[in-house]
Amino acid sequence: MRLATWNVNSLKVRLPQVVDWLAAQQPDVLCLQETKLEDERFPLDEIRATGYQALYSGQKTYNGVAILSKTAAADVVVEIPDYPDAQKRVLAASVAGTRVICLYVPNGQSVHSDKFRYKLDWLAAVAAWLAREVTAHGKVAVAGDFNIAPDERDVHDPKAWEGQVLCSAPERKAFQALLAAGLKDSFRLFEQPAGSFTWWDYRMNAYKRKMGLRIDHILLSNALTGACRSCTIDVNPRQSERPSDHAPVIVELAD
DNA sequence: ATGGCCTGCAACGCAGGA
Repeated sequence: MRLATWNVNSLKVRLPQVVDWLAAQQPDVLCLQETKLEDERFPLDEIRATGYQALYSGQKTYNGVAILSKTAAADVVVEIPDYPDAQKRVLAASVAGTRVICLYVPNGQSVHSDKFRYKLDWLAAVAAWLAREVTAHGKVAVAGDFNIAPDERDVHDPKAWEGQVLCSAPERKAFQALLAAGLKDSFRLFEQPAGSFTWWDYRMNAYKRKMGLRIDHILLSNALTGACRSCTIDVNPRQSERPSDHAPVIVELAD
């Protein structure tokens, strides 16, 4: 199974790129974040025409997640259990024997903001949920935009980012708490090039200057890590015309 | 030293992203 995640920063704008990418990469599952579309406006016909089924949970203007899959998805969940939240940030479904959980973690804005408190509360609720999902399903893949750079290797300039949102100690602790649910960061199962990032600011020519962060991740439960053959970042879409500011991440899982 | 870009909504600027 090839499973991927991509924050597209508006599926309306990025639909042609998503269609091209599906055709080229042929993932079995693609988790999307920041679709920014109400469900009535989801481009279902266009996605189906590429040979994929789609689950989606969206809202106007902000947030929004989707899971595209070649085969049918079952047992769909669109909320963190017992955590009421109007923001559409989670989507879970079982595909080909694997529990796939798509996450769009809150950005947090700055470490002193109310949004930062929301981010940490939200992550605590997700950690408890993931632990239950791992126990219930065994084979679990959690893919998405985590808005956390787990350690210094994931930051182009650790000194400049020290203590800042996306890199702060409480966020990194929250990321470790997600792993403590019984998950591993698939990217770090392998030797990786230095300067591997998944997000680059639109400003300051950040992509060309390699000023990035690795904040998009695919976590795998222990039942899946042994089958994981690779985890890679596809920077090609980030180099295209009118790109998303995030690059897709892909894992290969042996059958 | 500062802010620098992109998207959506709906207005001719703002909120939000990261």
